Amino acid sequence: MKVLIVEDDPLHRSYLHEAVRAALPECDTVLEAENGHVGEVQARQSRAEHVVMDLQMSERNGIEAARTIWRERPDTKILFWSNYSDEAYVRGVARIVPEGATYGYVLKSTSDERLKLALRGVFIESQCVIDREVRGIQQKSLGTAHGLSDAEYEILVDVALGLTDKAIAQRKKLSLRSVQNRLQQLYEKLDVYEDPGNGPEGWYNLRMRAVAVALLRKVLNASALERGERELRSARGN
Amino acid sequence: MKVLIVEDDPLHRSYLHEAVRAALPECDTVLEAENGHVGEVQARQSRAEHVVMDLQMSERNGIEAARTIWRERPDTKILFWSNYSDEAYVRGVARIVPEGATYGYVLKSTSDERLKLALRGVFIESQCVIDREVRGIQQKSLGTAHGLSDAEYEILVDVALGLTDKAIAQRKKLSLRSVQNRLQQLYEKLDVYEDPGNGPEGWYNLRMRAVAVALLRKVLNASALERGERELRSARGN
DNA sequence: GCAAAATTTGCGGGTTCCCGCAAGACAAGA
DNA sequence: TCTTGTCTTGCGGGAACCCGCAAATTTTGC
Repeated sequence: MKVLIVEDDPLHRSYLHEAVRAALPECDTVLEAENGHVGEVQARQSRAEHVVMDLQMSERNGIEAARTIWRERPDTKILFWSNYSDEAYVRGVARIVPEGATYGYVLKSTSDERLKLALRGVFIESQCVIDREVRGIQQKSLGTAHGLSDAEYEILVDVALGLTDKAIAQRKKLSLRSVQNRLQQLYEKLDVYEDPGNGPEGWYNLRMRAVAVALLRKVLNASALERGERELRSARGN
Repeated sequence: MKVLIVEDDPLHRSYLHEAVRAALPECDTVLEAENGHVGEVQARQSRAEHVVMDLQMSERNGIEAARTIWRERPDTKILFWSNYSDEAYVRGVARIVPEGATYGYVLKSTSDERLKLALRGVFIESQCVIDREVRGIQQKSLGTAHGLSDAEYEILVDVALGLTDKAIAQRKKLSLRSVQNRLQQLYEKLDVYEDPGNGPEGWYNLRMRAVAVALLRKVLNASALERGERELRSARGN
């Protein structure tokens, strides 16, 4: 049994190495990669079926890497190991998990014990192991309360990339008005209309404010933006 | 001699502890704090004059913590130790360094050797030690080429928070037109006018696009936004 | 299969944004 | 003092945004 570790921080990498050794005696080789690119190559060459993946690496982040790995071998078992549980990451992971794949998502702040349980759970027992806190975010992002639907989220990303309503309409094959409707839903869900009276009358540019709020709430983050930008550029052959 | 370590990752914290012990034999006590809040309190209580500070912690990030520490004791020597050299961080640090204070900024990716040199340089020799790469960002952000002036940067933050032109004008005590002028400068410096022909004619909402580009280039980041938001809310007594 | 609910679309208008043009304001230098 | 350059401000207009209203369409639930 082979395990591939993709993680850019050397300290964390060796810590993980140790944890894998301890938790999985049946594992005979442990490979390491220091960023997403190398990770993809390693996974391809070694045919490793078990991967521990950091999100948020420079070069190429974990979500991108996981996607290409899963595209090539959808039965690969991946345990995501991240510092943060930003909604943007959780959503990003959820959106690339292939049908029926087994994966896990644990935070770096969890105990040794839990990490080892997760390793065994995902790699040996083929369970999906999701950290409590991450699970919380997942739920919340589904709860209609202030959770965004996929449609709304997509619009949000397009707006955040700086596209005009017209451009979005074209991209999404919708009418201008529909895009604006979606935007209005967004504005409501993101509470953009707050106006704490005082000062400059709380005048907000709704479009910008929505994105700002999303960023502050971690519904969006830099890596989601980068993904969007890349898709945008490739979508128009560039 | 006392050294205070403020860092939320346990692995990095113990690594730092080790490094301090090794590099500074004259140091008799090493204190640790796991986030900015605790760091501030510790600094106040222990009267430590030497601090190693992570940026990007949950709870309260390093820049905030450093600012309050320096506000209370401007002669404190602080070595920033960060994963990233985002322009937003570099700018954030630069903007809070008191007149004549000694500080350092090294990346987590630098070698043990360099870290130890930096520790000695800042704490013992009272030199300012700035990592090569960080220095590069500093320079670039000054170079008039595509570096933003402070005025432009401020406007950028305001826009990114979602304020309207009018609100910004009021806040900055400028006329509407002046704000818009500054915005136009921003648009040029950030290359917002690119339009790779194909697709939906590359239609951008300039205001949003400028922010998107700034985020992608790390001129802005989430923590800069949070700072802005906090200032905004406090500015109008809220 | 049909009615209720949710989405999509068009229209119209009020507001904000983006920006060219040109007239003051202010500082530096000949 | 006069010139030159940079910065600010006002005016005006075209484009984009925000959104209420209502008809057309699709989806959902029974």
